Amino acid sequence: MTAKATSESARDIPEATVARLPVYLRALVTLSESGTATCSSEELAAAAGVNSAKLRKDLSYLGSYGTRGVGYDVDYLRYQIAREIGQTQDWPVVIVGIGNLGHALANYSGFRSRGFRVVALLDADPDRHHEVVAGVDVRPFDDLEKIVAAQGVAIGVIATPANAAQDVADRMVAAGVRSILNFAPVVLNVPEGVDVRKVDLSIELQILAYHEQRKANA
Amino acid sequence: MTAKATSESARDIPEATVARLPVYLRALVTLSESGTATCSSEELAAAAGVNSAKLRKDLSYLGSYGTRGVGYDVDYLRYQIAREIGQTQDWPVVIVGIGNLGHALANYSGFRSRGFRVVALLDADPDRHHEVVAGVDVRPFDDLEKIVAAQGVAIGVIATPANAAQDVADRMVAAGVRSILNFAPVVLNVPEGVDVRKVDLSIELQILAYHEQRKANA
DNA sequence: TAGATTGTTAATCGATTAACAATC
DNA sequence: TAGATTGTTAATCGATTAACAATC
Repeated sequence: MTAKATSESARDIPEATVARLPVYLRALVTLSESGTATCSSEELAAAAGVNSAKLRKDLSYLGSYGTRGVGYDVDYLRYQIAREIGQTQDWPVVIVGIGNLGHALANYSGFRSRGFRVVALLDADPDRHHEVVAGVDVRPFDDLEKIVAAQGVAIGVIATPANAAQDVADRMVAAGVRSILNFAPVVLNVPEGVDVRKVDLSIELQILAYHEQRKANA
Repeated sequence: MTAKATSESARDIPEATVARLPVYLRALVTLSESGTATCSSEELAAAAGVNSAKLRKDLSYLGSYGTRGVGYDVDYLRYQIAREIGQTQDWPVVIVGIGNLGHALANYSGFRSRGFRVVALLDADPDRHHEVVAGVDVRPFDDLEKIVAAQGVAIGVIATPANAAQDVADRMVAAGVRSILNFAPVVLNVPEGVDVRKVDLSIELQILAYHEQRKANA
């Protein structure tokens, strides 16, 4: 039997939409905290920085959670999106590479509040071991496999220098990590089925500089 | 006279291409440092993590910098891309918000090597003033206008908490900053002509978690 | 019922890709 | 000349947007 064409859970949500769902969720949390019970697609779109047609189209992939003539119930929609993107679950995460950036990530409060739990900080440098960052011990990189297995870690964060990143990724994948957030400025090679997302701070600045240069030359 | 339809410098490069040029440039730098003089589109594409058709299409927006039957001269192409995205220039940058993330950004070596020069670190908290981070004094946020004017700052980085970010952006724009890299988890409102790019660490993790959840349910 | 707003359709736009003529 | 590889075309794919029928 080959792969089923469409399984029950396989409502396919476009990548562009997936990337916006966390933005909508954050806007809904803000609205909820400010006491707003109901909002229109126009209002939510404004809070999320998109146009309302795009918002409604995106939400339509999840289902019909609004009421025509009325709008969306803020808390209900918030829950539906949170469930869809897995934010109702607990996600154990390891961070490898505890330099400046690793420190900042370990201390970042936005992770915990979204269901991400930093279960370990690893670094290859023995001088950093047993340092405590954000209440978590820094441990040897060689503990990786043990920790991934013991804690059921599915997501790894790489904040090492570029030259270490591929090795770290290989070890993570071998240990069973299937999703990697990579801050090192290299292209990682991983087997099919492993997801990598990359954040490159200087690339973002370079894109701004390109447009800036064009403005100056206009 | 209304705006000229096509000015000499207005060869329009698609956004998706602009976002990849820094990736190609980084791959070329690596090739150059490893002593490679020439490369094919196939080789460069592999190093950059894209397919070769996309690479050639992207490069075609810049001009014809390759040789049929031969490939690309690594250093020549490197220079052409660097020039196109403004990396041959010096870009003075201010960072506002010197918490954990601000520290990491101030210390990030990838900025300097790409022409970005951190000319000031600003924070509203007086306790942080005169602290020295990465060789630069932390100064009061109120010095912003003075510094932007004196140093010709065109790019600002916001690494403050969410609730301060819009105010910081408003002040930056008023002071003449036209490009903003925003790490605060809010949607910034800025006037037309001002560019904002956003990096949201927890959103990237949430996108991974969404796919992870799907793998688990497959 | 009249007004408001969703969810969906269809048109448009932009990005990707394969294929190949041009040309070194 | 024969082989290699670019630069470009055209087809395909996916994302955005405007418009509006459905419906509260």
